[in-house]
Amino acid sequence: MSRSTSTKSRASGRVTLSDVARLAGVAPMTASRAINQPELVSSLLRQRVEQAVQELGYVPNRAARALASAQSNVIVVLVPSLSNTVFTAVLQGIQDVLDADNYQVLIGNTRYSDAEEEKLLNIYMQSNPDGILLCGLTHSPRVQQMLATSKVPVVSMMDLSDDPDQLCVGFSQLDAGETMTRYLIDKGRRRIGFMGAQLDERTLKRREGYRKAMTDAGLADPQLELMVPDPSTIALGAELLGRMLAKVPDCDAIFCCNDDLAHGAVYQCQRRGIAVPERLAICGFNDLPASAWMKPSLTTVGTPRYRIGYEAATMLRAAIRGEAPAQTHLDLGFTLMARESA
Amino acid sequence: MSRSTSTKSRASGRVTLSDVARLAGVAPMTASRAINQPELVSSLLRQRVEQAVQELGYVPNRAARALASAQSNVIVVLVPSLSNTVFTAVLQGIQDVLDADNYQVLIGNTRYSDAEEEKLLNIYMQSNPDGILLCGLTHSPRVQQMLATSKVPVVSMMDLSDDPDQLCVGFSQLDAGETMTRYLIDKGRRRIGFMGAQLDERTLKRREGYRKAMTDAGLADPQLELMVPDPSTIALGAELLGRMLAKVPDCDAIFCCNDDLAHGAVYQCQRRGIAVPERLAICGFNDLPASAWMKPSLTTVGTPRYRIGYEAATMLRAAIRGEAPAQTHLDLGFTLMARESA
DNA sequence: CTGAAAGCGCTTACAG
DNA sequence: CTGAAAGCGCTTACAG
Repeated sequence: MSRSTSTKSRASGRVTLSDVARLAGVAPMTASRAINQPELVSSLLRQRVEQAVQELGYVPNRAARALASAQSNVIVVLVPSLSNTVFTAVLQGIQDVLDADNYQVLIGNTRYSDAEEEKLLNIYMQSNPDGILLCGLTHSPRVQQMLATSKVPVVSMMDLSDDPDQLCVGFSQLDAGETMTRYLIDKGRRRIGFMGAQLDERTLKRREGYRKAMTDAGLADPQLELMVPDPSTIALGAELLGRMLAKVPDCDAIFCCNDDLAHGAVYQCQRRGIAVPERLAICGFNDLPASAWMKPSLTTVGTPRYRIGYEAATMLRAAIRGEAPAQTHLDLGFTLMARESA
Repeated sequence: MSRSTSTKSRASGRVTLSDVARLAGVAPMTASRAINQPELVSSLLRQRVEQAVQELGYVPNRAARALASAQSNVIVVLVPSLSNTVFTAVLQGIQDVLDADNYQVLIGNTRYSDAEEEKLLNIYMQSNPDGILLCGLTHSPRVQQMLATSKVPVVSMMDLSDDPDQLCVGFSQLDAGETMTRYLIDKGRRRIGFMGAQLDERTLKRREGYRKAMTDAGLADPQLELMVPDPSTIALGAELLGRMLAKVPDCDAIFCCNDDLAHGAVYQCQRRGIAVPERLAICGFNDLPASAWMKPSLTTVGTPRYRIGYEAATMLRAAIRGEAPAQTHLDLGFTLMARESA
């Protein structure tokens, strides 16, 4: 009930481990053990400490623990967007692994900006993280340097690295782009456009795959590419559909770099009376929930985003514990979802 | 270049403020001031410290700072979901205010569970947060007690409280539900169903508004309500559409508690050849991006979710600074978006 | 199994 | 404007 106030001036007023120890009649060290490594304490003292904790409503001070143990139990996660459900699914997978483990997950939103990523990482480094989860393979030189000098374990998510030493979990964005394009070619499409926004690393990789397939089939034509740096939205997809058709009137299929763009393109076709897929095939990337339900349903690439987060967190945790990774590269693959729109 | 290693055993190996001070030829205290309150230090020493910071790549240790200053600069945010873009927009607003201010935002996902909220809050309290942002007005008794005893400032988001002392930013979920229902009634609809999922606080408030409008118009009928506890998804909306029509064949309008459900209902109507809005009017809640673009476009309620986050963070920051709030209740309102589907 | 001592890296509260 | 001392609340590293 009554909180013992030390006579010194700087006490925070909160209940401390010493308060608990005093009430339990043990040394602070024993109280600490009873809480964190109960198996090392006799059951009698353990019970007395537990009761004191209850009675005082003791809440451990994480900052003090971090300082004394040189272990923050903080994991930093940097994602390019929170409005894109792809990344919230990744976060979900991460939290499902880490929340149970007394890790504190710090989520940073880089907004697809290298400069912002640098700024956030700089701030988050102050928390002395035990591990870091990043999206993508390429980062600014200063970010790379910060990561290297800190020696904190890092796992990259979404794509697979060429560097065998870099821990990563994802799938080949390039292969996926190529696979989707070949599918369209196999369906008899010849004038296949590529519509890309944001121009992030993954969009460019998918385009690389698109180019490879088109070149291999002898169908490549720079005119067929429409790339803009704006964020991907349904509204943008609708707009780009119009621009693509104006630019390439004989276009008979469009590979959108993601489902948001594709949804907008399909809706725009509906408004303009353009038959999908008869006159124009449209496909996307990621398989968002609406894609299976809209009319026509959307042909797209299913991506294991939840599992990417889950497995990346698992791999990071192992690295933090110093376990040798079973594999540094975890390829979770992708799935072509052939539906009505293409 | 060379890192001065103390002879004692527990040093972390990282560069500390003392290292900086030594290189700059000043006391640690002066180095601290030069970094945190540069205006209190002579420009000569300030420059020497700044250079030492650069040279050594000094990163302040947040845990040490928090411990010494009894100020964590941590803000805890608890949201019920990360897959619902409503809450990611709220988070966006929060981060736009707080990121600039050297606050560290801890994001917890309660998954619409009171028990989970309690667990998360309990863990996050270990970080001694300066302030807390919560969704909704009702919380478990233990959560209420933790908040009360901690005396940490709290701002509630999404709805408006009856308690004049409770800081909150949002709009009246009840009024919004009532307004949408009246709109349907005014359009001549009589057998208006209400379709609800998740059964969270806000869904129930919207239903209350629905009931009020239906009762006032003499149209109330318990058969018209279809409520399930499952998470809201497009797939669930499609399923519930079928169940509603089976249960109430003469149903001529459906008010879905959110846009996800409404999208699923509309898509299902398209698949079944049910004319929207002629045979059946459908409306939703939140005005997600797809709602304006789908065909038919969706009549729904626009909600100021980004601004809720932004203003709540602003209010919380003021409370942390001890400023008297201009107002404890900030009503941001809502907008009826009348479109094609109803 | 238990505990006294020292230290983690920073800031507060004083002095000068 | 500058700094020596003490302390924040915990854990490490030893002893017993």
